[in-house]
Amino acid sequence: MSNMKTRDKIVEAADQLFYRQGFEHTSFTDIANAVQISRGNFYYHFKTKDEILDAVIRFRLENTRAMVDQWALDEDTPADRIRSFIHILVANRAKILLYGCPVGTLSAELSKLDHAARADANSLFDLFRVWLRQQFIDLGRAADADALALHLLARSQGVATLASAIHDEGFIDREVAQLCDWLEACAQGREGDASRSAGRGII
Amino acid sequence: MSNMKTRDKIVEAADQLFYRQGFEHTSFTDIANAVQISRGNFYYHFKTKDEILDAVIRFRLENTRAMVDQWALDEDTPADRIRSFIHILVANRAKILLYGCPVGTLSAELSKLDHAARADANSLFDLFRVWLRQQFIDLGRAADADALALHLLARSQGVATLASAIHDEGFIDREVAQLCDWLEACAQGREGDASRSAGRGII
DNA sequence: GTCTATACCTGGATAGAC
DNA sequence: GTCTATCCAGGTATAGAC
Repeated sequence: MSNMKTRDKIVEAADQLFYRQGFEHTSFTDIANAVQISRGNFYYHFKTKDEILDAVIRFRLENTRAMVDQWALDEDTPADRIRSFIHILVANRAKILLYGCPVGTLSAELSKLDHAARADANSLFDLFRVWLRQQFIDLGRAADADALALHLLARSQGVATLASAIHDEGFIDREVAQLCDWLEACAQGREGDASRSAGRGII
Repeated sequence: MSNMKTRDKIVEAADQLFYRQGFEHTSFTDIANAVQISRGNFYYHFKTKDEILDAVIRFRLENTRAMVDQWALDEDTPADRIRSFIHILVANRAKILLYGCPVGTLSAELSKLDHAARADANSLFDLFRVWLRQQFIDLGRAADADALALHLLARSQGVATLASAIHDEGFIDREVAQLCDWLEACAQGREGDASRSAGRGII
């Protein structure tokens, strides 16, 4: 960690600070303090703040890619792989209560800033979308795989946002249990068209 | 509109700008331009930027209160009232695609800023939560009314966040249709405990 | 109530020594 | 590669004339 390249340390610190404080609210001073370097030293590694943002997004994309690849190795069935996705909410419960979902909050912030990197940030959603879609296809739901992937993404976003607002970890656990039930039912009922199938039930 | 009190014009302009650009990213210059007054004139009406934020939050609370009261007058059944809530997503589709949910995005931003008004912003969620809970009680679901209210709030949040990220209005319509189906099933199956009932189905 | 002028600070960014 | 010193734009906030 300490013999890590300074550039990498900047990216990791910025990654955390952008998540906890937001991109705009994080200053060079904040990052410099976290990494223990001077403000001036920054510009040897990055020419602008936006370049740091780009590096952070790439960093997150690589980590996410590595995470889903690992799930593919660890889990035998598509249902188990989707369950791994759902359980991000549990594994990161504490941070989600404090700062929400890193993907959703960055996307929302860059959107309001009308920032050029908005599209890059959204590619994190796309990575999950494409990966989840493939899992639902493997589950035998080719017809509505994309709708199911988006539905699950939206449900997760909603849980993270609301949990952070009401600050209730029991809520996360209850919603995760419901999502697992939903997945179970998904795996069972292999037939049924997209719009209906994702909508029915849950009562 | 033009003979409106300057103070009110400031609050309305700030309300819109905070929604579209975010609170921190909106400067006095931005608001002054929108209202067509000088920057200095501001401080006659509000002593700090935080005071404007407080006024905006109160403004939103009043509007929201008025909206749900109107639903109570317009709709005869609790199911129809809940449907009115769900249809916010459709009625505000265009803005949601661009800027997400005003409640959720403000809550998330103030949380990252660690702002004092965070709790006040979250009281908007609370207003909906309490109101929805009552509707579910009237629907005959007293046992799990609060869980159902939170579930619906989370689902709406998720739809708004994701729709804005992927910028797909068809997605909103599909998810709204699913939510209406879910509500239908809710109204039918009056028995069943909270954790299970909200989780099952949807396949 | 509204304006202009201005103080003060912080943020991003640059120059140049080491 | 890292530092200090510095510039400049823009932000909030104040003072005081009208």
